[in-house]
Amino acid sequence: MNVMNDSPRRKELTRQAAQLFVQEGFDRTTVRMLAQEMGIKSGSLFHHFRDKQEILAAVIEEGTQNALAIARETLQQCDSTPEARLHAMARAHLETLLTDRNAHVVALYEWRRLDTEARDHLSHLRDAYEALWEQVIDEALAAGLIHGDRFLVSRFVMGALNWTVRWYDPSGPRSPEDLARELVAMISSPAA
Amino acid sequence: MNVMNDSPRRKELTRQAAQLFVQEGFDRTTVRMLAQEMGIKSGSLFHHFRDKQEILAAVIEEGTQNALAIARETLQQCDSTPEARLHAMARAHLETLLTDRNAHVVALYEWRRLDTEARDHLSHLRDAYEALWEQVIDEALAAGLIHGDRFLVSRFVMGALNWTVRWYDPSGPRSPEDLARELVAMISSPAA
DNA sequence: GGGTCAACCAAGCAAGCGCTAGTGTAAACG
DNA sequence: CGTTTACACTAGCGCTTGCTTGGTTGACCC
Repeated sequence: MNVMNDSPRRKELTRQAAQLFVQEGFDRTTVRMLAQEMGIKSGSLFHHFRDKQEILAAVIEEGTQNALAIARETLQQCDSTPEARLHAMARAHLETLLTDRNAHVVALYEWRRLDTEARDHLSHLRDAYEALWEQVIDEALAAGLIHGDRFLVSRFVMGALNWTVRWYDPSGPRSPEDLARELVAMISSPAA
Repeated sequence: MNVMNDSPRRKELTRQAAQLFVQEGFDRTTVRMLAQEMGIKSGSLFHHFRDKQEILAAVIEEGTQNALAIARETLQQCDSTPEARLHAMARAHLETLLTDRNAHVVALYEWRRLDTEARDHLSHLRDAYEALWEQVIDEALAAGLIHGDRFLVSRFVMGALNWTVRWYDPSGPRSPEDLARELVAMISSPAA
């Protein structure tokens, strides 16, 4: 009955839930599993969250808020050339995907499990994030760094980046920096 | 007790299951829902499939087999220039994603729900498909049509293409042909 | 030192789950 | 003709699910 605050306790529980959601998927994760992971009994869980869906929403919100904040900060700090901004966004995206991996994997895989209300709220957050991308891509298009349809290009880039959660191994030889550089090089037109 | 044949009946049931798996997700789709969609009772379902997991495996296998067959056929029929082959593969991929959408969405989203046995079997199929892609990309790299790390480039391209299931609207103004052309243009180096 | 409050627990309910057992039936087969 | 085979049915078992209820604990407050 305590719902909707954001106490530190709740944040910690959300983090642990994300871990389980990634391992098992949302539907296969039972409230009993969640409770055990959190070190409490299943009934106590509903003191912090109204229902199971709200836990999912909390996980996704946390991840998206972080990504948005980091992207904004990154854009303010980097050089103002279109290439530098494009590269910085890609690197920030990949680094968030890495440090906050659980939350983002959940957001990508379990989005459809959200109820209408939560989805409405969270899609605004996601739209704000994608707007940043489209802005950077517009700049790159205007500068002739890349060519093509802005809608398609941004979708292709987002796809390439988000797909990394399926194959990227953080302990491997390639850093997020490497990936970002390679991606920007791939879509840039050297003729420009 | 009839399991593992591939009667036309079973194929039709598989197609209907794919539809439901996309709408609801594998875990939320109950055998009773599947049976109702198929016009039979839940018990009868286990005459055609050993268990619920086998339905999932059948759906994914169907989609992957089709994609592989179409890709092979496409490669045999198209021009032999690296650019034509790259474009043809992209278009074939997108068209399969469109005509066989349900099965592919299931394959992308519900892969992790497969048990070990089925995953082993199906990952061989998927590897064969991806090998075709890597071959085409190798040719494009060798011809100087594109540049970069072959591993990263193929992952980025697969990501951009697979991500289309999230946003592509077949009833919209853009055809798979359009998308394929735009993608190839985006990653090609005009300087070459 | 009585009151408040967040945090937790024990117990369990109602509903739904995957799957099985046993049976019926109509077409196909030898 | 009798037998087999494919496909469907009814009925329900054993278990798990998300969530509720009513109560306990200990830290903090005026």
